[in-house]
Amino acid sequence: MHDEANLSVGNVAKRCGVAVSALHFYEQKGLIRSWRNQGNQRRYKRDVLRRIAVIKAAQKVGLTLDEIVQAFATLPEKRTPDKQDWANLSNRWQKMLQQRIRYMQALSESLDGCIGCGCLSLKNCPLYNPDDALAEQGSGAVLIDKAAENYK
Amino acid sequence: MHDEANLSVGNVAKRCGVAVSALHFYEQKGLIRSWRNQGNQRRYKRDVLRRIAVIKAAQKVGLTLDEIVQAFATLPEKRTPDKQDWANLSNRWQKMLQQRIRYMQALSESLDGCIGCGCLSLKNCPLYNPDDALAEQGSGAVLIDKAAENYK
DNA sequence: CATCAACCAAAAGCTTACTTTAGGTTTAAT
DNA sequence: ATTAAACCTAAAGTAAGCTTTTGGTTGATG
Repeated sequence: MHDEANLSVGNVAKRCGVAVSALHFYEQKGLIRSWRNQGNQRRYKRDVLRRIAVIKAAQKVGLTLDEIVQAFATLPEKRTPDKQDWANLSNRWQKMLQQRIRYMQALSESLDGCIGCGCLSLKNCPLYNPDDALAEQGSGAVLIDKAAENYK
Repeated sequence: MHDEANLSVGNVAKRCGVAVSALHFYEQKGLIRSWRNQGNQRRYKRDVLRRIAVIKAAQKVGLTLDEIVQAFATLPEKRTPDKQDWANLSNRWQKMLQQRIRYMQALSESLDGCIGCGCLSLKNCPLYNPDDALAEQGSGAVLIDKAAENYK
């Protein structure tokens, strides 16, 4: 019954460590697909496992389900996504991920340099508006520099 | 009226770029404090500005309000937190932050190396259970190594 | 001193990402 | 053939983090 291209919802849930209800939910959202057997029960292809793994990884780095839906929209509809399809998606996410990492690093440094500082010029303080500080330059050093300015 | 130690809620909201309703909410949650004037309106000390900046920065790196409440619980109650108090809090957060950065980097590398791979051994795939993979070692290289194993 | 902006409290509403509940059907095992 | 586990749908519930609404009070300004 449970051959490799014919997974039941409970089976997928167990393999992926998610609840059956979550799979129903993902399907509603268009993140995964299934077909139905004679008795109206969901059946999945094996590639659903990778999709779910990717969903969970993406969530972990802060993407919303809607953003993931949009990313998945770039995958082919008619065939099972292959290595290259996934790699393309990965590449697009890499950039965002690298930005986020830089952002966190900048924030981390800024936190360290500024959290206890006496600067009262809120408009310039990177802690008070880290987005502005990061918007253009995108590097941690900038924040530190801006913070330094406040001590002038 | 709006002297430096006597800020109104609207004033604080404008300076911090948050809604008045958010300030009410933060107060309810115990994140900030105020006293009331004759007419029952909130008044804030200037240090509320830093508190709010810290709240927003912390949220940005993924802390929940409850976690922030807990961190704030380490600040002195009876006096306005000084440089050292904030620095202590910052130090505690630095570690978490560095961990998160490492985690994101690992995930980023793992995503790149694994997302399009053909590995079907889900139990070992770092994409499928990045927590396990990161749990002990905490370094990006580990994930990559684990991913490599799957290609064996 | 009138008026309008700012403020107040309490409760309901919203979004995200699910879970739980309720009542009924299918499947697998004995 | 029976029965328990697994499955189905639809709707309601949950938690976080706020916003909006309602209806009334206070405060700054001309």
